[in-house]
Amino acid sequence: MNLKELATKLGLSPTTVSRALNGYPEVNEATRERVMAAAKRHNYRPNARAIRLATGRAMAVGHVIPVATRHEIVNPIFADFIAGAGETYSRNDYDMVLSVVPDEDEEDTYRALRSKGNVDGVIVHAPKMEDRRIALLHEIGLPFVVHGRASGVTLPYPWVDVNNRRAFQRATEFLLDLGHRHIALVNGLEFMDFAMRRRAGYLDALAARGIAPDPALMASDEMTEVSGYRAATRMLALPRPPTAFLAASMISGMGIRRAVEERGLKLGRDVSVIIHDDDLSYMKNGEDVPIFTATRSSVRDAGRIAAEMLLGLIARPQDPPPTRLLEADLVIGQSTGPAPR
Amino acid sequence: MNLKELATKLGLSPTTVSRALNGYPEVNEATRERVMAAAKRHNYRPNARAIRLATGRAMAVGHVIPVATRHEIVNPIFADFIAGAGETYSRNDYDMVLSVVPDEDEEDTYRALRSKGNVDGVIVHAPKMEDRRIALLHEIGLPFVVHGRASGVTLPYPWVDVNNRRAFQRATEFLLDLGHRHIALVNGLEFMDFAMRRRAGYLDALAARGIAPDPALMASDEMTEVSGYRAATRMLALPRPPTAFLAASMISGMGIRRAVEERGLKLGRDVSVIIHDDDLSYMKNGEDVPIFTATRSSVRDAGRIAAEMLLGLIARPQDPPPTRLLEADLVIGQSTGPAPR
DNA sequence: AATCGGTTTCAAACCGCTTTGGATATGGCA
DNA sequence: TGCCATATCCAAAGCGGTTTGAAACCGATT
Repeated sequence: MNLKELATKLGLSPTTVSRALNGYPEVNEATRERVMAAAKRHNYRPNARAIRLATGRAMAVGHVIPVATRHEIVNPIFADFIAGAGETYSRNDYDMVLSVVPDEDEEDTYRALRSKGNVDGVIVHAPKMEDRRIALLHEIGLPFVVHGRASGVTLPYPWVDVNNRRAFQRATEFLLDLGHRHIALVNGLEFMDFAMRRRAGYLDALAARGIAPDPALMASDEMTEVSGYRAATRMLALPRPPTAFLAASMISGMGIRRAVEERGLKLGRDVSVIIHDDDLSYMKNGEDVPIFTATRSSVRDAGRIAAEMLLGLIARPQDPPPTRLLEADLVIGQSTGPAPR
Repeated sequence: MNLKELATKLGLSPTTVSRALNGYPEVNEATRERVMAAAKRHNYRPNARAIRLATGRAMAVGHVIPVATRHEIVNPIFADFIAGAGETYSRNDYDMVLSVVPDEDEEDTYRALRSKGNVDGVIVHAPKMEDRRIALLHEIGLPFVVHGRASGVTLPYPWVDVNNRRAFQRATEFLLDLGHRHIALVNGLEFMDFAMRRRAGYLDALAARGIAPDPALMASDEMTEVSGYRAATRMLALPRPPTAFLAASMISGMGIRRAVEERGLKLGRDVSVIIHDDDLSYMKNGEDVPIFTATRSSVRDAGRIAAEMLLGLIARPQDPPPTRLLEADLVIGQSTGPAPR
């Protein structure tokens, strides 16, 4: 059942039927109701492809998921971010189209999405410190929102981010207050913007107490269980091992825990660990009592917010670029305690 | 730059240009090259919306991601499955459109995707034992491939699945061979088809050795760290605690490990654990030596295979429904050993 | 009765491609 | 030379909606 057929069946022109269904004022209320009823009865749903061509809008937003070519790693926070964003899209009748591309093809993917008209805007994931994508999107005029920020970019652009620097600063201060002096940072890859910011927060806190950072206590790698384990194992074997760890994610935290327990040490007593908790639905940090003390910020909420921003931007492209800085909670769990001795 | 403009610039008709670009034979080779060159030079890319309307094909496949309303849990294997499938789509110039919907809206989502013509086919995720979606998709004539199977469905349908039953049977036998007699099963939700199959494999293996299953050693819940921890904690407190666990996922396995170590027991010596490892990119089961002994099957490969199947089905709808049963490897890691005493 | 403003409806153009059904040109062959 | 098959190109008609510009209708006004 298409528009023309429905119109014929009603003895009306397609024009009128279209207008009736789309709430235009220039149609008699009685007619509108008749049309609505018929549409429902015949289960008519306008063809999305036709609407898209006619209106010139894609009614879709793109998420380009870069897959690191070397490690083929998909960012684990991605599923929850998508879940948050997806809610917003459904509510607004937008489609979400995902492009999973090797990271070196990313630029071309944006260009293609733009010129082929597949989407009205995109979400930029996992920004690096120097991120060329932002300039590119500006240049080709495709509305976008960045999940995170790119320090190296000067021109204004829309973003949603967690205050990573503050979060890690507070976490470090918390450990310092507990008497820890050898605090390790098991960070994500430091060309990623969020990782650099966390590092800055950590260094700030140390500096404020006059503590010189120890390069041997700073690791940077993909946020996997194994790399957390490896970093912790190495550091715990040092002559002056750390008494506390800051971990980039729940998953690295678990690797650290494995290393700690493997040495016969006890978490929260011998060694303290604070993680950053993205509040992933499938990876909850405990329930009533958190497993790990953590800086927590829901990535799902971030997805929701980013999507809303983007739809707003698509509707009103002239608006100044919105930004939103989310503060992380510091939640106390079972993995921290006073420094031993 | 659109087709008409390009054609004018070349002094040709849109027809010829279109044909030249799409490799139709009825165009002079010299002309074709001229067109190709001009297209490249002007960076012409045909408008996807127009192609879709003209051809009547969506050039897109849908993934409907049901979000459990109660727990709001997104399946963690989802990201890697998508990554695998996405590769295939990109290569074939298909878009991947994701609908994240509360699971009670799922049926309507399929109906809408179909009648609005957003997609040419869908992947069905996380089938339950009795799954109405399969009959529905048959009825509305939307090509699909199921990731997993639905035991309750009699008519043939296309699927890709891991041999979950065999995997868990083998894992159980392996533990039995090591002398374990009290083997616990920390399963996923048992209305999910895969969970039921795993349970069947576990029970088969026990039965074959004449061991009566102990209901106290069988848990079924979402596959989270916490629920693994809770189940293991409870079971380890039993008068005759299990000496071995089968876990539904890497994540539940980590919860079990936490419970085990919290009791001062050592994994692989006091308690053995075998997990099912989906080979998630961000959750690798160790590297050279696996952390956990595991039944392993790459969900990313499954995504790749499912996507290929679906594209095949879209191209040749009359083909009999393809199916593919993947066998899981049993890989030996550090989490298993002979039964104590 | 003619005119008028407002309401309601419609025919047709358009979005940017594909595809059908010729038309034209070319060359080989009788 | 005339005819036909083949190669090459094109005009126009879709695809299924939206949107523009105009027509029809209405009761009210003059």
